[in-house]
This record gives sequence, structure tokens and C-alpha cells, in this order.
Amino acid sequence: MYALVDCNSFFCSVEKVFHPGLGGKPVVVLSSNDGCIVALTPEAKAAGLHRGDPIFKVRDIVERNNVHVFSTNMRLYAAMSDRVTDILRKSITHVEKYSIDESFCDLEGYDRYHTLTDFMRGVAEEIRLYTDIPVSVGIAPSKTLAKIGSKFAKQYEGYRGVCAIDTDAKRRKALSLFPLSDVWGIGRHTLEKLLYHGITTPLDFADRKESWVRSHLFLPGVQTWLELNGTPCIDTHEIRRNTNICTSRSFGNMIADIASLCSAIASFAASCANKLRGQGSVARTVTVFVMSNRFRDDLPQYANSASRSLSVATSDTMELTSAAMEALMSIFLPGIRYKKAGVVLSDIVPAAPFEQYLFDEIKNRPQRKDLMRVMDDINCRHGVKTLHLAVEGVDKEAWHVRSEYRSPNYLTDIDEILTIKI
DNA sequence: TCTGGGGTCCTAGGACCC
DNA sequence: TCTGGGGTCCTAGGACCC
Repeated sequence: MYALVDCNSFFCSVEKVFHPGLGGKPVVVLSSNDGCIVALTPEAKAAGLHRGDPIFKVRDIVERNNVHVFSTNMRLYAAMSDRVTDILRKSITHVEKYSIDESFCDLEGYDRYHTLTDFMRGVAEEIRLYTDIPVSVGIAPSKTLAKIGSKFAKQYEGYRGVCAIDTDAKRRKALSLFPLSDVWGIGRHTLEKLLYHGITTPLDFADRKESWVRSHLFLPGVQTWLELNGTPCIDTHEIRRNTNICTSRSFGNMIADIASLCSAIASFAASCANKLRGQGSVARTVTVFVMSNRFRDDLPQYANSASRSLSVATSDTMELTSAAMEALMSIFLPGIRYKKAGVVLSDIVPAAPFEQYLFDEIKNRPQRKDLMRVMDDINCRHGVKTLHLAVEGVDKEAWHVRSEYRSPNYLTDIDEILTIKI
């Protein structure tokens, strides 16, 4: 059996930990650049807000209902997420962190002394006690069913946070009640197809023949089908190195000058390189993309991308940044007001301890590696961008990202730690 | 005025090989 | 007149996830 532990409106819940007066109040967290709503509490939903709403379009609802608005603070959420996972791992041997707010647990052997439901209730209470983050838990023979269980646990208070789908009768009942569009693996497109064929509930789908599913939805559909029928087949790997790494941003204001764009792209490249070293990998291909504001049809539109392949895969900030600069120069068009840009690293492989290449143009590779290590060290201890390349610029004003309502980094920055006055 | 960011996997089809 | 069969590799784009 698997358990899915899902943090309830996670970003909002984290904000509420540090703003205790917000219990029971509508709260939303915005996307980067204060664009759209990405997380909201049930109270905010009840006020008529939805995930994905551009905040400027729902200003009146926000003001009328006194909704509390926060800019996104991923550093804070990631730190809190780690605390939740730590508690899980203390209680359960096999925990797969699936996303920032969800973990799968393998419950093999945990039903010796308690029922699995009681056991997971205990874990959920511990998480609540130590982090103040409320979680919903689903227990089932497959991960897809466990996710469905966690949604029921969230929806109905009677489950007291944990819903187990552990008999065939419960499985069929759950599948007949659950919205088809909310099933893990069924997106907008698949939903349309299924409705067209007269399938309206997950149970209808699960009761189809495998051959039908295979011919209409191919492999991913068959996986979902098997999982809904209680056969686990979705393998999420615990330690997975990313095969692509991307840093991109929308700008608070559109920018037109190459200098600002250079400084933005250099910063994105450095951030990619940092993530790359963090997972112990090297990359061979650097792609840069730029785009104008697609919502402004009164302005000339332009979007383009360019890649540079390095002869030797690397995680060196200087190499990756200069490749990115080169790519940027090849697609920069004057006269365009740019709204968004980014850097993508691909052809990523694990870094080998020692590598030498006959035609390597960089002769002091070991020293450069040491330099990167020192740079990461300093930035880790004294804050990101304490040490950075000059080309990233010191004046971020030109391409700043809007973040008007950001909470302090309570958990990761000693200067922003919570102060309590008694 | 203001509209997010970061991923994975699969399939079809083209280009190529013998 | 009739013009095969069996592969691999790569890429773009679709679909999905959080």
C-alpha cells in the first residue's frame, strides 16, 4: 500500500504559519512577478477566486473580501517543505518526495501494530505539531488511487485527514464519485476524448477493456487505467537528476536595451549553472530564448531562441554564461520591447570526477572547478549573488521582477528571522 | 498598467542505414 | 507492368504534472 501525503493549500499554509492572525481568512499567493493566483485557501475560493486568475483582473473581489495577498517566496516554501519531508522520513523508511507539497510513502510492513489509517493519522498529527502545516493523506494500493484518497480526505472532515481506499468496494465507490477531470494523468485533452466516448466517471474508464484504452490513449492511458484498477505501475524515482534545467522570468517592466537583457540572461545562466552543480551534473547545450509581450497586440511581436553546444560538457558558470551571451547576441533584435527571457540547459549528464579532452580549450579545468566550489560556498554562507560575474550587473532595477507582497525569508536568512515582541 | 515557472514522457514522422 | 523489409536516431510538438 502507498500513502500520498499532500499539504493543504501549501503556499498559503506556510504564509499562515508566520501570520497567525490569518486563520480562517481568505489568503492567496501569486506567481512570480505578481502575475496570477497560484495558491488559494478554501475561503478565497469561496470568495470567487480561482487558481490562474490574473490578479489585476480580480482586484475588486480581493478588496471587497479583504483577501490577504502574498508574492511567491519559493525559498521559504522549499525550506518548510524540507521540514515536512524530514518528519515523514523519521517515521517511514521509503519516502519519495514527488513535489514541493506531496510525498509518496511505501507502507509495506507498517500495519503490524496499527491499522495503516491510524498509523498515518499519527504521522499527520506530528507534522501538524512540528510545522503547523495541515496535510491530507490518501492510502491505496496504487499511487493514482492514493491521490484520489487524499482529495477525499481533504474534502470531508469525517476522514480526520486520512482516507484509505483499501477494498474493492471502496475503490469502486470512490471511482464512481470522483470527478474524471481530477484523476492524475487525465488532462484537458484526454478528458474531452473520454467524454466523447461516453465515459463520464473514473469507474466507467476503469471498466473499459485494456485493448480499448491502449488503442485510444496509448501507453500513458494504460498506466492510469491499471492504477485505477489497483495495479501499481507508476514509478517515481526518488533520486532523479533533471535532464533539463531552466531559469526564466517575466520582467516587471518590458526592456528594450541589450545591456539590461545581457544582465538578465547572465543572471539566469548563473542560476542554471548553480542548479546544475547542485545536482552534480554537467551540461553540453545552452539555449537562450527571448519574447515580447504577447498580450500587447499594439506592439511589434517577436520571439526567438538560439542554442550553443559546448565541446566539453561543463557546469562552469563562466563558460555557460559566455555561451549564453553568444546565443543572445545572435537573436537580439533592436526595437523590440522584451517581456520575458530565459536560459535552458540540456544534454545533461553526471559529472565525472576527472576528465580530460584532447581538444579542450580550457587548460585549467581543475582550478576552475575549485573556483566554482569556493563561489558556491561563499554564496551559500553569505547569501545568493554575494559573489557573481560582473556581466550580471549590479543594477537589477532594469529587469526586476515584481514582488510587492513577499514575506521575509524567515527560515533561511538570519537577517529576516521572525521577531516576536513580548 | 498589470497575464508564472519548471519539469517529464510519448508519439509521429523524417532522414538515414543495410 | 510489377518497385521490400527491417531497422535506428533525432526532433518537434503534444500532453501531462506540480
